[in-house]
Amino acid sequence: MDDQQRMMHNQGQMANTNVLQQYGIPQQGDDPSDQRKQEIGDILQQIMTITDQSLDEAQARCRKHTLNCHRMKPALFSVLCEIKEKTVLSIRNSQEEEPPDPQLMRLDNMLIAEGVAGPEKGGGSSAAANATAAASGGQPDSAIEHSDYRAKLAQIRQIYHTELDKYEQDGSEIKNSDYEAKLAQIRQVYQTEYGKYEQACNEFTTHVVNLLREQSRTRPIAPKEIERMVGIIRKKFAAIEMQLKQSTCEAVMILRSRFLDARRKRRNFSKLATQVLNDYFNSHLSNPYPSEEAKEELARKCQITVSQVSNWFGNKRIRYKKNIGKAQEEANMYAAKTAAAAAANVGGHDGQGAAGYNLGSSQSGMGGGGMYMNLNGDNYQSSDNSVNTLRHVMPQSAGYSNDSMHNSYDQPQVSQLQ
DNA sequence: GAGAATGATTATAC
DNA sequence: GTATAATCATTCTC
Repeated sequence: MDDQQRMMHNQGQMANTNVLQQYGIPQQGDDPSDQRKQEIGDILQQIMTITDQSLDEAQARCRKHTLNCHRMKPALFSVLCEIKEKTVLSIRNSQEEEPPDPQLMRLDNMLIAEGVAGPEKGGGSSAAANATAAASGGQPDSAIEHSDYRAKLAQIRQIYHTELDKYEQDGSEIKNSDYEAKLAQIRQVYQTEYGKYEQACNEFTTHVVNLLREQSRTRPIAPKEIERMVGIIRKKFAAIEMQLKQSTCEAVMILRSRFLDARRKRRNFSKLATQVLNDYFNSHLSNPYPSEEAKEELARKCQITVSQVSNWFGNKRIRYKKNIGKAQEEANMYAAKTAAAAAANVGGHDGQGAAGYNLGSSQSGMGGGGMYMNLNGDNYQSSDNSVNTLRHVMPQSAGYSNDSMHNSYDQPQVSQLQ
């Protein structure tokens, strides 16, 4: 006990002494006779007896009234409260100042980061403060009824497991919009439950405080003790808050992991979708960069997302270009080989070295109508100038000089893909 | 089961 | 923000 507390304690004792004198209650030193000590002991014993007695409502009311009106009551309660403070409460006081729970802080941070909880909705330390301030727990020695909350938390888990299983069974992907929707659902459930939690805390705290105030008329309860009780309730409810937040975090984590897994999972587009995309690509070979509107239209036709259309065109362009390069490389190798053979057999051939390596030029026998092998191995009927350009490029590149190849690529239609 | 095809992701450049 | 190039992971084909 420090000096200040000691001083207050002494002052309290002096005040009590005055009060006892005022009410004519015998005190130690006043009259040290054993008989008076015995009287005080008797009074205390009576109070204890009243506490132990089971009374019906009428009796209780009557006795409470009697006790409340007793002239010695305020002084006696004051002394008893002081004794309680000195014994029980002082021991517990040292345990009350605790730092914020780091685990709760971590959960708060995650919920804020995921957009489930905001600062206004119980995020961070303010959330803990709100929760604890609003705490309204059960009676100290009776277990707080967690079952409702546990049932709710189990419900949250159940909802998300069910939904996610549904996705798995359908074999469908969790798309961005689905992810957002699910996250919003988590947010809504969390906020609803948190609101209920806060309300329950407030109601229960108010109830307990009122109860203790009422009881303080019939038994010595100091304001400090009521505060301490609120603190105990606060701790009990903090456990519920922790469970709620943990479950929400768990749901978010599961959703995230499933979402990322789903994104990783590749599923081939339908044949129709591939056909539509290929048609567009081949018919816009001179400029295979669909506008946003065109992408949306293609996405709608193919029943895929716009970003999938973008991916598809990105892949298509790069692979188309790569394939052209590969064909050119093979053609060059073949041309070199043929040229070498021609040199060995002077006068044996007409010098049309690459004629055998037919890439669909007009000389290949595919005719002016324009059949050429596209990158998927599909035969594509084209009327586009760019295709003619490509048809032109291939035999030339299969020709004999890099210059001729480059000249062909310099044509505007194809340069888009370089 | 191996290799090719294909959709998605990531790093980088503009 | 978009395109490219490289790469990963899955699906398809033989």
